Amino acid sequence: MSLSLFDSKAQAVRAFAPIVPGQVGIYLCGPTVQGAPHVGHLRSALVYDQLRRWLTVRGNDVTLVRNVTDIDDKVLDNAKTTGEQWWALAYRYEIEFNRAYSALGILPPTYEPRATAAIPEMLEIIQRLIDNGYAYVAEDGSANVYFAAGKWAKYGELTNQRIAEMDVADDADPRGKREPHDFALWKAHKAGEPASAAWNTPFGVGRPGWHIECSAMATKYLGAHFDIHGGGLDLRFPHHENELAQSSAAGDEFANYWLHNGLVNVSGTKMSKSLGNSVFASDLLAAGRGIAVRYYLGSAHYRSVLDYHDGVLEEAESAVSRIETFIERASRRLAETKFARALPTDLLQALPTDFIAAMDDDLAMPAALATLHESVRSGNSSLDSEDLGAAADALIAVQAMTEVLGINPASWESEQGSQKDEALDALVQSLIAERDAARAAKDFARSDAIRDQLKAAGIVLEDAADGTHWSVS
RNA sequence: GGUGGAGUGGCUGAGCGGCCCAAAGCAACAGCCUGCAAAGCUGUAAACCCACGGGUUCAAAUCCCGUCUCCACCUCCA
Repeated sequence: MSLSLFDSKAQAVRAFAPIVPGQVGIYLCGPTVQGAPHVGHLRSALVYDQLRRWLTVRGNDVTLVRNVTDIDDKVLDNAKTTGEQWWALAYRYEIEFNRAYSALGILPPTYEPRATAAIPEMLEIIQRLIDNGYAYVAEDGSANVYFAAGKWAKYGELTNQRIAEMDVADDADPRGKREPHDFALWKAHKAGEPASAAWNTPFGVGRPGWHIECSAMATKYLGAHFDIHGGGLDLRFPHHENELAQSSAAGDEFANYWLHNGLVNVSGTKMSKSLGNSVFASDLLAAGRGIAVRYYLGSAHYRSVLDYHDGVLEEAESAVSRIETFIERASRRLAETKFARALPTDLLQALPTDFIAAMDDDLAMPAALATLHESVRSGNSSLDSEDLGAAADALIAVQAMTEVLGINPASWESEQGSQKDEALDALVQSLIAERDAARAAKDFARSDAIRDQLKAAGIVLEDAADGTHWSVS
């Protein structure tokens, strides 16, 4: 059994085989940094983080390239509105995106190139396309360069469409296009646009079109033929279709597998600026812990629509804390027994076969989570019956699974928290001791008062056979 | 007009020909445990047999046909 993935281009689940065994190159369409990150951006990044982690566990050396598109119509427009330099605005949002990714435990990509740093590579592809007749300089004398979609016979192969049957956008501006479905590879500099957003080229002064930057960056870092290209479902057309067309027409083999993650709806409807229902990363992180947000966003299958509505984060929080409680409880019980074990370096050795099978099956996350929860339940059961050997097996399995999924509580403990934790623990322990004394004296009014006092401060007590434990609720 | 996806318990969400009288989570109820809780476990209830109507098959939530509803994309979009 090995990994299978749904390839959007083939519209089928295909067995995954890297071009070079043991090495996987993934290009992921990152954000256009024109605004604040929202729940959809996070889901997309998270899905590929899960894929990347799984490929790594599976023994592959993964190179993940996720770009930042830092030059674009919207970036320029928005900068005009705020009065910033466009590059300052782009960088400001880039930082915000990275903070949000990090808050969800999304590992940094191997490299994160910016579109503006790949202009020569874009021009090189455009020149190749002009040379072989698939692109032309606008006929209105501007520096616009278009891809001649109609000339590329395979145009539409990614999304199974034919040009003749496609709608033409009402607001399409001809701007020297030969055919309405031709798209811009290079956009002429317009009066009023900052000089810093214009580059000198053989066709004239201008800036990149929307799709060319991804073709350039993908092949610059991963080569003309690489394994996986990913992105949100909304990018299939036109963005990915056009990327594929221009890269293939330029003679590159390009991506072997195309992956698309499902979008996030808000209470059943599409999230859009005009509806004003956008849920931003800051909203999510204000509403729940990063680990719970990550669990929520990663709990549905990556290709299905994920609905965001009231209560989802609370539900995720409940599920996560159940897992955390088990890990704490089991670790405590097994510590200093012969059953205490460390997680093996090769996680595959510690993962249940059902979990491995689920992950291999196009990242069947709901099935993987079902296995995780089953292990938690059986582990708790083993602890109840003092079957420590079985409990230890369950603990290792649970830790390994949470590690793969990026929800291992141990990895989420705050780095700076330890000193404060120690101080707090000392304080709480003294109250617990006082409460124990009261309980021993059957002064339950006093003992309950202490428990209530702690609860009001957000600290929950649990009386177990081996003493009282506390945690932050 | 074209392309793709979805309709499963109170909610979320799997399953995609037999192991399904349908996983898992959340919520609910009961019991055990506890001084009482919390946590945990066990159990119960919960899907007019999985949108509806036909059909194929020894066998269908799963395949086929039709109908209804919903969603996405067709040059702004993760």
